[in-house]
Amino acid sequence: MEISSTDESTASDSISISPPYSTLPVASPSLSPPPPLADTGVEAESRKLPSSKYKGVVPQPNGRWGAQIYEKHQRVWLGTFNDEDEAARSYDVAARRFRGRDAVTNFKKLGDTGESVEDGMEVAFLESHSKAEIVDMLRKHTYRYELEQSRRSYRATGCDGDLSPSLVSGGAGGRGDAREQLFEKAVTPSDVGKLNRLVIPKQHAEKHFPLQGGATSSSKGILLNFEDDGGKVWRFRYSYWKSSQSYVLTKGWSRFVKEKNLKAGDTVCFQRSTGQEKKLYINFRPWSNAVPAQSLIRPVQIVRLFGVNILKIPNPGIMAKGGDGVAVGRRGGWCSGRKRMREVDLLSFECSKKQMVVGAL
DNA sequence: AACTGTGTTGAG
DNA sequence: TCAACACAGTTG
Repeated sequence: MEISSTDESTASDSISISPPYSTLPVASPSLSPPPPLADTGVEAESRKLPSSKYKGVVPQPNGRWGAQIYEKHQRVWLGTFNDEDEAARSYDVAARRFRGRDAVTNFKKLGDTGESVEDGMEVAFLESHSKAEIVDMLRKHTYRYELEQSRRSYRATGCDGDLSPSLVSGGAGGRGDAREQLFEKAVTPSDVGKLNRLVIPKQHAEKHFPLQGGATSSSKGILLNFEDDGGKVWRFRYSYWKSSQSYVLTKGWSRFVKEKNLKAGDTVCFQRSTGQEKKLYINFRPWSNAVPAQSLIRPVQIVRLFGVNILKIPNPGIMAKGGDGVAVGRRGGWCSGRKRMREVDLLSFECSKKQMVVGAL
């Protein structure tokens, strides 16, 4: 795996498929904090952020770079990036999608040199997704990955046909790969709470998502891409937290919880394609969809607190899962109310703190 | 505490 | 349209 200095999304270009899954090391903390500043310069001036040489790229206080494009008198934020170049490339992608093939960009135009097949595919890819979808990919840093996926499915489906069928991913496109179930987890209140992380049961984590020594100790972890049934790609930071001795999905997780309106008691399922690619998949099923037979058992959670096992039994009742995105006030009975929920979160947090002290690794 | 990205403004 | 700047709101 070669990831040199490259940024996340660029690196995804090279993430060829080496089992058990494709991973990307999390960008190193090589960010240059606020400009050190001229030893000689004027103090006041030294606080100014360095402007970018690229169009659509703006500096961030922490040394990173933001990308933005304007449309209809409004700014559309494209995300923040470690590399100025990556931000510039993201702007370019947005510019092409928003303003067409001839949009002014920072780097070369697509199809400039004899309309390469690759470029043609990217144009088709852009056209087959809405502006919002493209922006979403850019903000999540999954654009390169998704573009590459569509290329794969295109090749797999046979290059004779036209681009559209396989490129119009969204639906069941070329996503018929055989998958194997890795594991499932009924999410806890803290998994969908303000901790913004999902704890992966250790056994499953070590079996399916082994971390290399470096990543484990550095706690920086790696980036994993998962696809859901809608073909949407989710990128999560996956790492090991020494303090709680647990494996977790962090960055990106809260976004998933929010969009899926995930609630405590729902079950998230992890799968992996069995082919060469080893793509990862993530989906979930609402608590209310639990299979009757199992439902009697599954939701019971055992929380170990200070050496004592505490049983938690969710209240199966009224779980009007707001079909849409509307955040239904309360659902399911892990707790009787919001406040209660918070307490549970705090408790589980306390647990980990305790472990840290006692576990004294 | 750190970071993101929005609000706002003025230049081009 | 665009970037500079400040900082509120969000995430870690």
